[in-house]
Amino acid sequence: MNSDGTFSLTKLIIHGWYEKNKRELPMRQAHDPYRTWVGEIILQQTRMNQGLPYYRAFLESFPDVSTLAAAQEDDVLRLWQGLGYYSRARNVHASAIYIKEHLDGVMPGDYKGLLELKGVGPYTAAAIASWCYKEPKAAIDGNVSRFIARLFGIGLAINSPDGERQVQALANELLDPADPGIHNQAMIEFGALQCVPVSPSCLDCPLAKLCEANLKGLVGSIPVKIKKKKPVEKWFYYYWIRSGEECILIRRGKGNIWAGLYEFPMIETGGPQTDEEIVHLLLPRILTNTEPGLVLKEPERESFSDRSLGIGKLSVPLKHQLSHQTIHARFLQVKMEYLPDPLPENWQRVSLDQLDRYAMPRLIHRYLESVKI
DNA sequence: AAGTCGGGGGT
DNA sequence: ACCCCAGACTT
Repeated sequence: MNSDGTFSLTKLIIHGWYEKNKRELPMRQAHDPYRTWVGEIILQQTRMNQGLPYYRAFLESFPDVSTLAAAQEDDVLRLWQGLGYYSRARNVHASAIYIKEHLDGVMPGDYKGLLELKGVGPYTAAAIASWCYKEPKAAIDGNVSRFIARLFGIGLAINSPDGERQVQALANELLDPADPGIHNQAMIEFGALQCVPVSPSCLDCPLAKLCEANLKGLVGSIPVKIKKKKPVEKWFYYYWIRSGEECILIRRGKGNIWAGLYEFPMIETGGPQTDEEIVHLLLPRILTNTEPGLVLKEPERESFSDRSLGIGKLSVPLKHQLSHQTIHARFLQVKMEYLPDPLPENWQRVSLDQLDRYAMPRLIHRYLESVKI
């Protein structure tokens, strides 16, 4: 395998490549731990182009730890809307409160302290500590592990514990203690721009003669990864219950997808339902609140189910593809003469022109766009 | 070690 | 249709 000399040479080449090819990114303009933290959280499992607008908007609204700590979770989630992995937003907010209450409002000053923050794992702690404090920690993300796997011809799956250990060991050896911050940025940038997942242009790669995968013709088969199982299918039926200029929203609870986001009352079924079932079987269950956890008292149930209804348009099925589930959703508009008072548990009355103040899953958002309210 | 958690872009 | 992305957390 590679000698020490090869490590130094590789390092030299990468750094030279970086200075010549690096992108101008806002997160590289300062070494402020708060801004770096926010940037790294937003970019977890997220491409630069997708994350950048969110990064700017987030810092605009919450320029420092104290403004973030003082915010409402709903407002943090609203800024996160459409970005996915919403636990990131809840965690960064909770951590800001933790920093304010327990750390005097000052960001942790080293890798170990950063790891204590919710949502900050080994990669993110290393990225912040190396960039802001010049702490010698190798930041290993998807780009870096792919790059290292190819450079050293790692045959183990890089998402297996053994493979991870091997990548970690090599990344540690490669790390430049003189400026770990720049080094990590260079490694990540190289993986993101040059050593791309599919069809990298090895012909113009400065490391072509050192890269095991390239020399052995294995670039197409390295990195090896354990594949994930296929997404499960789900069927969601949503009821957009409206009265005048108002409608009903429900805030999703923790422990589920889209926790903390808002949606319409809904029923999940084990398979596709007919139009007949959607209107005459599921809708009464929604309106009489016979879903578990949403039980009305008898008098309320009576008056509620008696209400005169106007059944509106039933949407075509909308397919919402996620990495781990395929959701088939349909929406039924339901117009009521007036909304129940008091509202059932969890139901919230929201006026239509206020809908955009609530963070919603892309699925709901897309539906609302399609009916153009 | 395997599941869960989103959404978008590239091929 | 499949893969991957500046991953972390839970079981």
